[in-house]
Amino acid sequence: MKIGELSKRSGCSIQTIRFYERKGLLSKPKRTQANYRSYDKTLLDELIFIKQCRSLDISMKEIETLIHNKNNPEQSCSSVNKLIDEHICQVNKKIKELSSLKLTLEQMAQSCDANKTIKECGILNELSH
Amino acid sequence: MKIGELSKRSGCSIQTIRFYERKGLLSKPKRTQANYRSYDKTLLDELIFIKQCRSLDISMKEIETLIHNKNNPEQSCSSVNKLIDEHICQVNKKIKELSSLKLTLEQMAQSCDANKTIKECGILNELSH
DNA sequence: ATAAAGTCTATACTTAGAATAGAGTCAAGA
DNA sequence: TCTTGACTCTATTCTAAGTATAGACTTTAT
Repeated sequence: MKIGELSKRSGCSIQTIRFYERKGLLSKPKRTQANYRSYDKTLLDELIFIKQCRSLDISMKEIETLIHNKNNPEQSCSSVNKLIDEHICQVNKKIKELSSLKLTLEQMAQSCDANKTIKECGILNELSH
Repeated sequence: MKIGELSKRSGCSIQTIRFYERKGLLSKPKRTQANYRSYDKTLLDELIFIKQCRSLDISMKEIETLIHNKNNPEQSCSSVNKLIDEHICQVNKKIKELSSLKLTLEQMAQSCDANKTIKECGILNELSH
């Protein structure tokens, strides 16, 4: 199949597919004699794996590690477990940061209402120190 | 004061200060005859305002709007209130996304333990479809 | 006088793509 | 057979918010 069909089947945009290839995440496909990329099921699966990882916000560098792991099926998967655990930690940390941010913003929002002038604005006032 | 002192007083790195100036967020300071930047209290306050906004994850584009507002002190501050409300919405949305992500990741982590081989790895298995 | 520390500009790098220009290719209809 | 539209190709530029570097210049301290 050509890149347009791969795009539809995977849900990745054509540019994104070429981008993953350029970055070395997705294997290079065969080419037709017109130099068009020609994909098979194996490459579709590779792409779906990448997409699934990205949807979990796993970085391209981490995906590279996971792919490397997949290519060594007899080794222990402890590093995969570790990677996911660390990723969960990062997500937790981000959630905490955002929750604290949210509180501050909500307090700030309460310090003003839309009927004041800029000069009297409680929000701008709080932002200035 | 020179840029190094401004950096220490504001907590922004020297590069970041120059970056904000280049982007038009921070006003251009006077220069000494050796072409060194020379800052006063007003510019320190400007920078602190920017830093405060950034710490709340307000984008540079939004900060530009806020600065524009500050320069028109007689106008209504309803647009400031609106900007903050929308920002809170974005933060809320992000928190929800991350919470859902967290759940998925934790379920995935439970589907495996570190004593398996890559071939049997529950995590990699789930990531493949 | 010299050395260290500070400052200057300009440029490249980061993430994960999205968007574009300009050229080449392919299939269907007139 | 010609043309038109859809598809693909590479290469380049852009995004956000900085960070890092090179090479030159200035100031400060000894």
